[in-house]
Amino acid sequence: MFNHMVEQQTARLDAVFHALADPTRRAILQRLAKGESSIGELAAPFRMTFAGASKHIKALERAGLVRRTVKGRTHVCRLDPKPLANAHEWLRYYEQFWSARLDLLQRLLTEPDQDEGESDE
Amino acid sequence: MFNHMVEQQTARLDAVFHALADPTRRAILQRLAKGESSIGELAAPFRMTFAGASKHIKALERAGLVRRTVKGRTHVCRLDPKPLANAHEWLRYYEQFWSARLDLLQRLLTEPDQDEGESDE
DNA sequence: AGTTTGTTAAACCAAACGGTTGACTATCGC
DNA sequence: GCGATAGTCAACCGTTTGGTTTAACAAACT
Repeated sequence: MFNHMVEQQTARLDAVFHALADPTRRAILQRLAKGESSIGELAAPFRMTFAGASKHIKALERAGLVRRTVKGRTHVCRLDPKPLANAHEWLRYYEQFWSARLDLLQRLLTEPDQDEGESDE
Repeated sequence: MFNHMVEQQTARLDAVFHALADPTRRAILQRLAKGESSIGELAAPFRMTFAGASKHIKALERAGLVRRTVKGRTHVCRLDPKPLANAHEWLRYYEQFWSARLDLLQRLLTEPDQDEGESDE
């Protein structure tokens, strides 16, 4: 129907959204957005073990959101935003449902005489 | 810094992204985007137990993405896209990194004389 | 009343998660 | 070489997840 380009990149979307579902990981991304960082620099602010941060970063790598460059003994991480564009694109479809008040319109169209007195926020 | 409005709705974002991280759940949302459905209608196409679907829908409710209206003995589910707008907004910040080639520019700005001979795809 | 229908709830399972620790490798500086 | 540093890996722990099954419940149909 409207599978636009979302066909088998399902797994990729899974990984991206899963990576994004953790506040630590989101914070790491946010930090990475300002520039490259080593794993240690990334781990430091998060009151967490080195290995713990390492796992998070691997999750981000699995989602394709972070790329790593081993330089000497330090691993330099860099944001790769492309998969975020995918996620953004997926969400963009639903924009029509919130950006307009089509929300209400749609409800009226699908349930013409259905009147439930619920408080809508 | 750029905490725009993302302050304590962290937990909400967690739930939303987590809900989105499952293909079944995304499919349910997609279906719900076309109109309301009962749990049974939602469960049917997904080769899964009723109870299984029910759990997924509860996950979506936890994320605030689905609202339920008990009507008689059937539970009618409806899309609530507002939390998606949040997620979309969060992702929107990163748009600058993929939409323009600012990606490279930003790297040059933050690491002016940092030169690593890596193949950037 | 009894039965069917739509759904939740509880108990359970295997797998995954987030996090830790301890052992290990590799690199840097001395 | 030595020791400190940066990082991984494997094992473990407790919690959550996705899924099942079975039982229960409420509403509708007879």
